[in-house]
Amino acid sequence: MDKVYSPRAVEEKWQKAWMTEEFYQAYKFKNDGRPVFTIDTPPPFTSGELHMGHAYWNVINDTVARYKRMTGHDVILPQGWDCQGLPTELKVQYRWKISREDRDLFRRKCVEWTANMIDSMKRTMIRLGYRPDWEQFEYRTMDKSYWRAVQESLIQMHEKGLIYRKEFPVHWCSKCGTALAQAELGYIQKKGKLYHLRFSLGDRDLEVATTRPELLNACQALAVNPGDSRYSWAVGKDATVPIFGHKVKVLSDSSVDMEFGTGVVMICTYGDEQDIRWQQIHKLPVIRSVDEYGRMVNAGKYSGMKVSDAREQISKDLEAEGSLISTEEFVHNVLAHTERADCMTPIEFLTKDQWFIKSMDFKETVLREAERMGWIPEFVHGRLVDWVESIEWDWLISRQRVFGTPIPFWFCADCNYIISPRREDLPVDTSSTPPPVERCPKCGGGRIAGTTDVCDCWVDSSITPLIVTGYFKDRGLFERAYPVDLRQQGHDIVRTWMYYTILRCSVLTGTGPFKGALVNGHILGPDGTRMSKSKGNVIIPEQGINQYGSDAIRQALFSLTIGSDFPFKWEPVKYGKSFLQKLWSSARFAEGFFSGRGTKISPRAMDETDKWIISRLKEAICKSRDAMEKYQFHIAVDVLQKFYWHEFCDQYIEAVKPRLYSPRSAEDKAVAVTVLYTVIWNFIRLLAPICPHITEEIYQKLFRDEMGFVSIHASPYPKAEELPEVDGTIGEKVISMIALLRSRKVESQMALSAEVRMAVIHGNSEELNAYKENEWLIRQVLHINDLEYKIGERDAELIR
RNA sequence: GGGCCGGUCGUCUAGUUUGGCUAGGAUACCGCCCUGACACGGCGGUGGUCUCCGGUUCGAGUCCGGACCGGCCCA
Repeated sequence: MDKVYSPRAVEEKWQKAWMTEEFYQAYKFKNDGRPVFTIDTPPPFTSGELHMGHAYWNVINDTVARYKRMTGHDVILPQGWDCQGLPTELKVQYRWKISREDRDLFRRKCVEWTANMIDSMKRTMIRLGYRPDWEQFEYRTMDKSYWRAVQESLIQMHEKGLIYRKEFPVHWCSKCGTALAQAELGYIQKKGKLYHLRFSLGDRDLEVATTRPELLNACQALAVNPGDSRYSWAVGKDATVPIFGHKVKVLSDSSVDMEFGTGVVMICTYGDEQDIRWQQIHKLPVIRSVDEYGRMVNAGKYSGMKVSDAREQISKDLEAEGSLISTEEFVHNVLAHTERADCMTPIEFLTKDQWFIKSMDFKETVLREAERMGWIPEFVHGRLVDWVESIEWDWLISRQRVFGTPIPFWFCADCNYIISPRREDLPVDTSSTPPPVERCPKCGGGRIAGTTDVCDCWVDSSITPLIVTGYFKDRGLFERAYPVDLRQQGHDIVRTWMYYTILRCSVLTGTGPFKGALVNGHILGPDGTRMSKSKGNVIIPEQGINQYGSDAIRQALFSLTIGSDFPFKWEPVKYGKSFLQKLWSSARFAEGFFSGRGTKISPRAMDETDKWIISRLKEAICKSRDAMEKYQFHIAVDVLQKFYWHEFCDQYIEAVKPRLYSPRSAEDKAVAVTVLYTVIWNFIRLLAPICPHITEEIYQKLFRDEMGFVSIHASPYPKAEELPEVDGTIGEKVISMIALLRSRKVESQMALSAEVRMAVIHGNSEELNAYKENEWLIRQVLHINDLEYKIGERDAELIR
């Protein structure tokens, strides 16, 4: 073995080997009757760059899977790719200047681009030591087979009466030209103006504050709070809308905020979600004022202008007319297209035909299934509950885009009746495929239309537990593997991936998809803020893999508590690297003595320090197992590092040297070697799920011949019961006295190997007995010629 | 405005569920040591009273109440 451990060469060697048929046996899901353990792993969006956050997910999944395999499970570790979505379309549009109108060509380019992105991301995943069952469980949401599954799932939902098409005010992004789901929206702070307008009620005027005067044409009412005495006189009267001149009623509504602006609000169809509620409650007419491209319509001379220009112009005209009382600068929160896109465009409400899944009916179902799951950390459950309770509309699943799974239905243009494709025709694109019927089965009409709409990306990804358990193709497997044991994901997508998956899988199968969820935090940039390209604080794993090795990165990623965010720092990675070197050096030291070894040690032949290290090893095994079962990786890493470095290397190896270099007896040396062998053999298996490469290397070099497993990852995780019953208390006293004497030597500026004429050690009678029985060892380790004992407080002094 | 999470040596962090030995580590820093696995090492040291205030208790980082600060989610 080389003196210095070089992760790069070793890691690459094993990564390659693990992909071969021989080693695949250790990673393959065999469906051979052992208990199945299934992990629903997050399919990353195929942006092409695998950052440290992705690496974190991969490492968690990989470590859980390796641990579960070593504890006797038949593990399904899938890895998917979330391919379809706006960012890719925007890239393709920009890079190749291809119009979305040419749908086939556009789609082909998206697929081509995405395939390249996957290659590059997969390479990094493999370099992290991640080893999912690529052969059986890799999926890409853009593949025809995946489309078939998504479409099948939608047809099944339709058969349960859960899909409908309806004209509805939808959140619309005018820049991206598509409707959006609630989950794709967020609030951004925007500077704007608050315009105070004068509405005439004949003899008196009302002052109304609004941020959107350009919507005046769609103004359908004014409203005041019933408790607002300032305006009780106005309720029920007609007001004249400035510029446009139409008359609207002054309504009374308790949800009007008396504190905001003047306390009078103008209701337009539609400025915001509150307008939609008011429109429905007060049954107001609907006037459309903005089109798909963000331009004004039904607005007289303003028609055709961009919204922002119209706002400018109308405010000038209001001023000229004398209806503008004042304007004030104003910072407000604007609903915008914030998720999964850099778009940030404020959204408008448009009335359009859209496809929906009836999700409002299943709030109770989702809450019930979420209740039955185990959540790590607990509080994430509460976050899902809050989200479910706050949902107000059904799930809008259609997108007016190209790179997505086609909505697999036709509809009757006369009565909106929905027509499903034949199963054997899946996947279908109803915009180019003729319908299976000529006339509407409901109204008999002959106008059957397909759609160019595609599915929201969450429609794709919300069936991953069904995909990986074979719901669509292998019912036998499905019965055994569903619900999946563990869903691992980030806390930012609880309201999307988690919610939609529980909803869809529960409705389709009648049972919630997860036994447990492990919800992790974010890996932040070193500055503690979210990684983003524009801030230049993105950390990619490749930066450190060559220098420190992925085993070091893996240790560092596990130093955080699951669920909390974590600014990425290189220091813990460096520490991880040092630990690898320590492990390497100790194995190299031990290797020299490993001839004619045996694995069975008898407690009777053991030295007291042997018993001590074996008892410490047993405790490390118990703690590590316990931590791994609870997914407390940071505890497992901590326990293992401390045991190996500070107990085994610092104490035991130092104390065992005389027994190896100048043994009292051949038998005692053999026992010492066996203990070294046992500790290292057990320890590398404890560490294997976390640091798969170095442990494999040491296994293959030192243990493979005797143990016979093809890989350390095919060996069983250690059990404390397999080691002899020992009492380490005397050994602990001896070890701690040796440590004390060593520090006394350092204090007197003596080299550890320097000869000491005499040492006097103090202790109670029990301690002194322990020291006396092990006098040979103490003297040899510290090169002390003579030892004297004194009753007293535990202490030691050197006499030169 | 509502909800959640958190605030422990310069920095990161364990301990808080089930109050109790001198608050444990790591890193950085300083000093000594190249000792026959390892200088990517060994030994030792400086450094915190646990955000603040009040309460319960023989005893609180740990429980209760309040305030302040930070982060996230939602409106």
